[in-house]
Amino acid sequence: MQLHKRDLVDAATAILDNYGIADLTMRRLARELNVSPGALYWHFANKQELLGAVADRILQPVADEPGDWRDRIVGVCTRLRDALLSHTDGAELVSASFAAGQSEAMTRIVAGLSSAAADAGVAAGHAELAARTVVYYVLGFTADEQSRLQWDAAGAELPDEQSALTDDAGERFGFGLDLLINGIGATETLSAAAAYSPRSRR
Amino acid sequence: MQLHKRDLVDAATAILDNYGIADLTMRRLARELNVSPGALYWHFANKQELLGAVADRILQPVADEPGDWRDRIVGVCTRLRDALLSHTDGAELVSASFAAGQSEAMTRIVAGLSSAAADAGVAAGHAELAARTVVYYVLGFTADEQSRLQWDAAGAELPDEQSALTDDAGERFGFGLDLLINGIGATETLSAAAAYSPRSRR
DNA sequence: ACCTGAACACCGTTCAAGT
DNA sequence: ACCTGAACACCGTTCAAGT
Repeated sequence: MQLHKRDLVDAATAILDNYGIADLTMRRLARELNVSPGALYWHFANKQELLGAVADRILQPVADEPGDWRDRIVGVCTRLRDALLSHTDGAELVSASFAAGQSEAMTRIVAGLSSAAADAGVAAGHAELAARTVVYYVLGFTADEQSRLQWDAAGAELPDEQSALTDDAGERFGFGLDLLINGIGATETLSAAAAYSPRSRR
Repeated sequence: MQLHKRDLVDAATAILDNYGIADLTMRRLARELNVSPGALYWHFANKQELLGAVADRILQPVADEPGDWRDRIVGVCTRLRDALLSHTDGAELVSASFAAGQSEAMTRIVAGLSSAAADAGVAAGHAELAARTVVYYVLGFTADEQSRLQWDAAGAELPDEQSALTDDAGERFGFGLDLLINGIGATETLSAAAAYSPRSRR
């Protein structure tokens, strides 16, 4: 039967979850789908584009949040971290796709965070940078956390430390996020030059 | 004549500067040194280790800074960005080595930033996280900046915009850094609000 | 329109054997 | 101690040719 983009992304996500990003190759994916490697290039121009589609699939559950700007940032970042942690090497894959500019979902997320930063009083010319700074943090923190988690899982089974470590990671994640939110909230003091009324809405 | 680690790192850095990270392969490096690929594995256990040594070479000029904690953070981050920008794909290579835990220089830099954060009043248990948050920002910002710079350089020559764009990048970099420094400076307020983390404990 | 077959131009790593 | 030669087990991408 016919191959569709969706099938490729489904199969690619399965390989990622079961074997990790190192085994997510075009040839391996083709083998899994019982097609020749060349067939994939009818549907995607190259591997980067395919990985971008996988990233977008992983990020599907990360939707815009309601509430004030603080709630929106915390909400999006929490969901983002959860989405990354629920796929093997998820943080690494999304980081790469984000850096390569191949994830529409990340563009959407940055836009959401930008509008939150704007609501916090960050000047229009700097709101996206504030948003990207938050994203760098979430991706960096989670990639680090995930590599440790996966390394531990591969080694000896820790009797009960695991849940303690997981809890700890959540608290640590929150601390860094609060640090960033405090920085964003202090922005009026920062760009004292462009002081204007704290209007919201987007 | 005999091959030494230094020779490998020198030649690898030259390939990086002249052709970029995609061309920095073990086979290409061996060819450039007129040895067989296997020879490199006498000196380095694997490619990651070699790349870590290149990262450390790039980061050599990033030394500890004097002054109060704010000056030290700004100083280290400025020198870090400069070091990354002065080698083709420098930010990408150092990011990868940092994530893989293969750069001693990055460990040193994080330690310096941690002590600055501690001086700012960040609790001992969170100082390193604050430091890593700063590093995620510098690496993310600079990788982004560098990929745009290199893309522009490959395309049409911009008559005079280049310097304007470069200046702009410096100002933008400073803004994000100030945001983080404000967040770190506001940490006393933060720890007080630590009751914020009523997670599902177990 | 969609896919195969086969090729092109590579990779990282290992390891017996040489000096 | 240090390196060669050759192999092992792969890659991403292209493209004429088939259906």
